[in-house]
Amino acid sequence: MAEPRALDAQVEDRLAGGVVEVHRHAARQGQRRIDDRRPGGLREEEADAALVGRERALEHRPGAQNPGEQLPSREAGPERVGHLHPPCRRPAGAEQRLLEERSGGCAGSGHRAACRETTGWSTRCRPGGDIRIACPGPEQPRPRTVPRRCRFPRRRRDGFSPSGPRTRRMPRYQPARIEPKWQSWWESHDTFATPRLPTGRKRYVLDMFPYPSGEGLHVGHPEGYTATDIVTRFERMRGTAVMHPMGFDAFGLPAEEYAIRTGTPPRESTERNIATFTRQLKMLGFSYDWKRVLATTDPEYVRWTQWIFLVLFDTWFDTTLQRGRPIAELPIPDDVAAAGPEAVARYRDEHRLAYQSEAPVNWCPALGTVLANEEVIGGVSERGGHPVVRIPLRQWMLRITAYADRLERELDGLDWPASIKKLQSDWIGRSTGAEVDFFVCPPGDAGSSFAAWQSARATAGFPAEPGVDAIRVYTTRPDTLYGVTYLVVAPEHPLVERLTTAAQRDAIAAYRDAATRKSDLDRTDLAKEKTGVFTGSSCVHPLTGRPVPVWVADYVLASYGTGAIMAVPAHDDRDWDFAKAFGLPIVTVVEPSDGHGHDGTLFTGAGRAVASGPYTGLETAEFIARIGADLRAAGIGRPAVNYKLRDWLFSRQRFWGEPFPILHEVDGAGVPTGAIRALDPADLPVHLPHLTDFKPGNTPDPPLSRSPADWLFVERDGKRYRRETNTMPQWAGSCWYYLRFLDPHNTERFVDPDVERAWMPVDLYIGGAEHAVLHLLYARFWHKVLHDRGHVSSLEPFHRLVNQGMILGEMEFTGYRSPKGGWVSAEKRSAEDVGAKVPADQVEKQGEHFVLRDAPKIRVESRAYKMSKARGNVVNPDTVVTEFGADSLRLYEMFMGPLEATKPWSTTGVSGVRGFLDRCWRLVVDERADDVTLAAQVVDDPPTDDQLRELHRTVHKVTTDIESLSFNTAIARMMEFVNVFTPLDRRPRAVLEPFVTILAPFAPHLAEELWEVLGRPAPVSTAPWPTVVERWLRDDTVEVPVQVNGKLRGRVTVAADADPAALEAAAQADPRIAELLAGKQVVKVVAVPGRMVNFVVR
RNA sequence: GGCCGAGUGGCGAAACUGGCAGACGCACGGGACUUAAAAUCCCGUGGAGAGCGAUCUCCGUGCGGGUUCGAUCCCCGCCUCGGCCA
Repeated sequence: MAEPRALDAQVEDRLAGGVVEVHRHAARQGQRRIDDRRPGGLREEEADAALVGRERALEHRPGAQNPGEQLPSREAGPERVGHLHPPCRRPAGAEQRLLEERSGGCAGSGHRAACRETTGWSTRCRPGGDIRIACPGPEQPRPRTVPRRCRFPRRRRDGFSPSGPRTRRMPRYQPARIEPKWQSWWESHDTFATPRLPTGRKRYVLDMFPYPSGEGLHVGHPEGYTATDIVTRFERMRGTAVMHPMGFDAFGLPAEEYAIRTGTPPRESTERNIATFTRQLKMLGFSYDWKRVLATTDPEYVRWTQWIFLVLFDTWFDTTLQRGRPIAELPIPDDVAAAGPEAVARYRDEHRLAYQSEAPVNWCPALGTVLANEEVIGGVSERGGHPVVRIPLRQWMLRITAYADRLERELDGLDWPASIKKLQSDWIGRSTGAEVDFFVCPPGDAGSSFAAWQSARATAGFPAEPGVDAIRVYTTRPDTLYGVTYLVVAPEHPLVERLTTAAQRDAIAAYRDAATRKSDLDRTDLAKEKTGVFTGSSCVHPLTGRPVPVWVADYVLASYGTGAIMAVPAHDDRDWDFAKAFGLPIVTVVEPSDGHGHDGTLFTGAGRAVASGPYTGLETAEFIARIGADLRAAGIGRPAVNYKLRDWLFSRQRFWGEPFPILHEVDGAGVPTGAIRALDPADLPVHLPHLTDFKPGNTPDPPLSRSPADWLFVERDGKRYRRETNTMPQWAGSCWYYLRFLDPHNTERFVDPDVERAWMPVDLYIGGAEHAVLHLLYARFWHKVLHDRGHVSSLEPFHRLVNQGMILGEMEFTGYRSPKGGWVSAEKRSAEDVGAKVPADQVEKQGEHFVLRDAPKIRVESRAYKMSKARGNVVNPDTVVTEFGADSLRLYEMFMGPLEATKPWSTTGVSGVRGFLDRCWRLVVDERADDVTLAAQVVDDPPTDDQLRELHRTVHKVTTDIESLSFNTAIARMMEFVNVFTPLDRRPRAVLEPFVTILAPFAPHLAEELWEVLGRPAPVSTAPWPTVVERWLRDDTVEVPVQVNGKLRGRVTVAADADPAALEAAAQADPRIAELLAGKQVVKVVAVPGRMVNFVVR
């Protein structure tokens, strides 16, 4: 983590960093422009300008003490100016803007003014030197020199005003100076330190912590972070105790892959990335309590992650009480107890929330690694296209399914977007139906054994496991039982071997082999053609006694339900497709209730049963209830609930993750005995061993299995153990970080219970929607387990959730050219046409679409794209801060639009809010003085009523808008305020001071500086929020619209509290309205006090 | 294919969840200041039309219907775009 540095060093850094960035940025822009020429046909001059722009930018390297001074020596001759200056009105592209910034932003250091079409002249001058006016065109090649001194000082937008003999220091708004200044002030004064326990009202406001990638911060990050920062600064100013921490989700694949590529230990690169992120976050002035910062990779953090795993390991789920309990309290059935301590241990292991199982994984031999489902596409790896096979591998699983019901029900009380709740609920995917057992006939046996099975079941009841002589299916539609024409079992189903007849053996083996190469995604894809193979065997329909053929098909997943289904092709899409493909019979057993005959076609809705024995005629719902009871009575089925949610595959064959605190007992030869043992909490953390080789091997063995023996093998109580060599997935660390923030340095516990009780739950949680399902579900699950085991008081971790929208790149116009040459209209384009970016000034709107200005028949696409390196539209926060300042970046991101909306970036938009901050500055500071002094317009006059009205309305709007997270309109209101006060020659301090305080959450650095200029004691960040005086919000009179037949026909001014009768009278008194009403019959008058009057006339 | 969301000026957007459509910002145009440019400040800016003029008229919130005195907002049916899942 970065050390707080001295102010000067920070300024130096920013300067240097900025210049480097600018040069890169300009160079890249130049490059892209040139690339664009080929397909897009840019004008040659533009590319030239960009090229020269690059040269220019390169002149200013870090270390140049005074960038402005360098220019005159290299000043281009007038011819060059002319050459540079093409036909005019080049769009103010980023490179040009940057160029202006670097070169001084004004006359005096080589600024080229925008050329005017009308005159064709451009000008430039030297600081304090001659003014030259150069002509761009070849028709007037000679420059004219005006022998006069330029009296304008050099100025730069970023606020640096290099002092020199001929320039004067100007107290402009200089974010580069004031931002680091206040950041270190806050840091050294612990301005945002959070007390251990809150007093009074508390708010826990949390950002989803970032993964510290090597790319550094993205402009998407500051969006949510600024929103929470505004809320927390606002709450602090209102006297609320605020918890607002930040940390890093630092385990994960990219660091590990980087390690494999470069040989750098992941911890090193991770620490470097964290340092970068920290620097960038601090640069933006967020009011985090940095003393609470943590990374999931910190050994002390890992220790408690491992400790929570032990809690999961020590817990079983009591389905009756619907809660997790200590494993010691698990009732042991007598037969298990009788079988001895090993059987008891095994029984316990089977019931833990953390358990081991053989789960099929996507193993890619070529890459030597296990892949996630989404990394496998069409049976081959996404990267490299190598074959992937599904192999069973011993894995750690977390029994999240035990909590499925609670995870769904307890969503109710949460203040989350409905769409996210629905997503979670769909993911859990609760369905109700029934389990039914189908008796498997021994070969050659007709019916006698079925009868025996039936009567045995009738006496014994429905068993917990179906046994080897039955296939258990799960169905959501037990009412279609009479329509079953075949059964399908998953290729991995345990009974496949037994069911397969000799004749089918080869076909089945081949099919099962092929199925291991497909991912679940490929298998369940509805669009795919159904495949399958007959096993040769049949089972017996439990109600009709008729034989039902059993097929193997991969559209049935072993992991869903029971891994087998009863196929009812007449009433299920996938069964329908399958039956059609293989010519299997289709039997209709449900008809629509409205009586319309329905035969031989697919019908998946609810209706009335037909051809269903004693149940014929029943409505679907009643049928399901009845048959559930009947099946249970007969011992061949029962009503059942099923979830789409699977148990959580919790182990990874990776290096860069938390090691499991688990030991496997080994015998003398080092072979595991199957017994496992949890580490004692006192032995935590288990550190990662020092490995030089992180590469995956030829087998799915994790890298940790190649650890040195002194790490790998341990002895406890005289027995030898081998450590678990899988590691935890990245989700683990993010499951509980919000708890550790509350008490990050506690060495005794993961969080002090008093502290947890005082701060939890998180009152506001802001982050991207990409975590809508997994992270939030996993964290809720852990939290519930911790709650059940008495470690936390709250039932849910995150009370209010808000998803910030994505920030896209700048709007782009894309035109298409055919390979033969020539433009192709966007709606007619074909695959081989090439898209090229078209500059905005070559495009115009025509009706619904944009077209090329020079060829209006050619439509171009206009849209903003996701930021990506490939597209080259990534905006770097460092660049924005260097160019405009952190306050501008913050404010712009909030001003773009609603927090939750997807919105395109716009550089001119940033300069727009920068303009607002400049005006705020000038509202208070005298720009013409040599030092930063109060503007003469700021006076001690008592404010007028109108001024107070303006102030209180602004405060009120900003207050309510922050509460509703409508930052864009809050900023708009402050802009209105500034627009009102800017023209005034006398600006009462009593109005400006409250304004500066409400500006503080949005633009904290500027606000602190203005506060200081106003002579108030720092910091404004903890100044009390202004109180709104109700009477300044009320109007004495209001202007209401008057409509006639719904059309606006006039306005009348009435007392604010005028009743409908008074409104109507006032409206009728208006001459224009009276005229319109004359001779008409007024049918009805609608008068809404304070709103409007409408006369309905005939 | 399913689910969710969104379509309002040249652009980003606003509009108390039925009541003056387009606040605020960008961009653009005009003006003031300047020898000139930049910066700053002021004015204008949805479209079409009428008038010397303050003004006035008509059209306008993706498309087609509906409810209502009144619809950007509610209902029905479409179209387009985006996101997530399959």
